[in-house]
Amino acid sequence: MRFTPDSAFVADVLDIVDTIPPGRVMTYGDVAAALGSRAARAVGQVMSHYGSDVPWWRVIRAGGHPPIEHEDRALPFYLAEGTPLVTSATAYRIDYPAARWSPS
DNA sequence: CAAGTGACTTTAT
DNA sequence: AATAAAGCCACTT
Repeated sequence: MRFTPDSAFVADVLDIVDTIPPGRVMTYGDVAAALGSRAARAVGQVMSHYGSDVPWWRVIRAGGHPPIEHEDRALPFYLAEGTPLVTSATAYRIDYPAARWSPS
């Protein structure tokens, strides 16, 4: 049960994610909103299957956390791109208010 | 058309 | 801060 790569939804999501510049991020909900939809979960599924071809680490959750189970792999990218982060003793989160970006 | 599946979001414990 | 529950959307069976 996987998303069809021919779906317009998939193409749009990948296109938007690919548009996010380094050092900036968007939440799943924002990406969905950019598509005129609220399918945050659907966006997550697209990333899960086709995220390999786009900067998936620039798409995070509402609380400023990277995709579940992938936060450790995403951290190096943030450090390298200078993405606003709020580090903690045991974890970290994105400084969403400062890093948030929307297509113009 | 109905049911199941998520890299989600929000609100309430 | 961590969990739980309910709501939502696109897609597959």
